[in-house]
Amino acid sequence: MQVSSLQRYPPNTLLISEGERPDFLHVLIEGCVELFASHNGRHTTIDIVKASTFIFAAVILDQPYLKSARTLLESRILLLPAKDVRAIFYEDPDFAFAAIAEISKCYRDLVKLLKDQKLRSTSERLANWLLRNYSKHGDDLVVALEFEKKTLSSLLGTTPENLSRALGQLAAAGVVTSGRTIRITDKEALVAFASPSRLIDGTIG
Amino acid sequence: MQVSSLQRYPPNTLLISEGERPDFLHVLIEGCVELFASHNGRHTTIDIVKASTFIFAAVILDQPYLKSARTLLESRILLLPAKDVRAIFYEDPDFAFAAIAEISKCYRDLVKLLKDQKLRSTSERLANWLLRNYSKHGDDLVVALEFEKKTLSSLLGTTPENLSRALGQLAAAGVVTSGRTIRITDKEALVAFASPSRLIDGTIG
DNA sequence: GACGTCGATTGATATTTATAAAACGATGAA
DNA sequence: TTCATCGTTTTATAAATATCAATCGACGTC
Repeated sequence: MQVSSLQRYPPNTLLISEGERPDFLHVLIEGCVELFASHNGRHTTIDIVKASTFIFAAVILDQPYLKSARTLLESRILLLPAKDVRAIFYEDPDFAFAAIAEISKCYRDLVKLLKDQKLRSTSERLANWLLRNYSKHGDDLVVALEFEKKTLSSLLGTTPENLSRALGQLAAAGVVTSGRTIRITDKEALVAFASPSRLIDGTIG
Repeated sequence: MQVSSLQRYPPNTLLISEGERPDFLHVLIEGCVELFASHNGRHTTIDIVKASTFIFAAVILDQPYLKSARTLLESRILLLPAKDVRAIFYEDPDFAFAAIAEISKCYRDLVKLLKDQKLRSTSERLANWLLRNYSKHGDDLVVALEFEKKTLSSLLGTTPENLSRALGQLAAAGVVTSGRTIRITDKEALVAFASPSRLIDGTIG
């Protein structure tokens, strides 16, 4: 693809607005992007992605975006002209198969988000999110937030105030919060509280 | 596809259980199917479909179903062996393109469901659902429920009790309920209350 | 026609979640 | 350093939603 371009964006850059027609397929090479939507003065974060395509379906169908997108961190993004993506999709079976695998994965991730939202309380969503996002620092299990708590609260489908309170609740399960660093001191207890499920929290595969 | 088969199922037949491996792609020819999920004793309806494939993504990726499925009405369903679907997908570019269009559409419908869930209150979801599902009977706009209100309440992400109360609220906007027949007597008022959006309620296209 | 069943509704109450306002705390500028 | 800003937390209160129990009403059976 000759006319594709690799762009670098600072944090908090609006990349896409819902309702627009897709001109490019965005491939996030490095960084972090929030997908969100607004309606009637309300706002919600749909997903936060770190390395993947986003809003592939709108490009394939040549339909208006249903979500907006903004960078949360400085990000490098490959822009592929939507027209070319659709053309190559027709010509190259390998690309077609890769595309459908990617969209199918996105679909399944979205089913999981909807199940998470409809089947769990706020603090359960938070507990499971922590279990999906911690990393090991020596013996410690730590979640180092790369974005504002406000954004996390919107992703979890609640408010910053309630996120604070939920973190307070989880202290009873050994979750210690200080600023953007959240420490899981008793994974067993947190798992017992969260009861994660492969069919909601599992990564594909 | 020689080994495909067209089956007829009575209402309330479990077709698929979440967690199972997909053996077949299901194509709903006629009838009505509920897609739902359970977790920790809770239950939620993800979607209700009338004529389409369902759970295509699991078949393509050969991954466990994330949703269960049951018939709500007597239904005719075409069963295509999952293996064959994947094989044909590789061989036939037209099929591949149809498949990706189908999954992309499903993806977008799911984004709309998630936005509906996160950006609206229960009575707003109900109002918009009515506006998406009524049909004209002479001068009247009528929603004739084909399934239990319990199922609708689960689809809307609430309880039967709260669905009752929400229908009560909407009486102020001219919504008249009697049994499974819901009449919209003042569409303007209902639209004003619901504020539907193309980016949440729109059918594709 | 009387009875039993089951879904739907209603009323009372509890829980969860949101909102509004104030206080806190880190950060950056003057 | 001092001040202002902004995200976060806390407190208080309100609204939305869920739960529990009881009742209603349609339907089918005996």
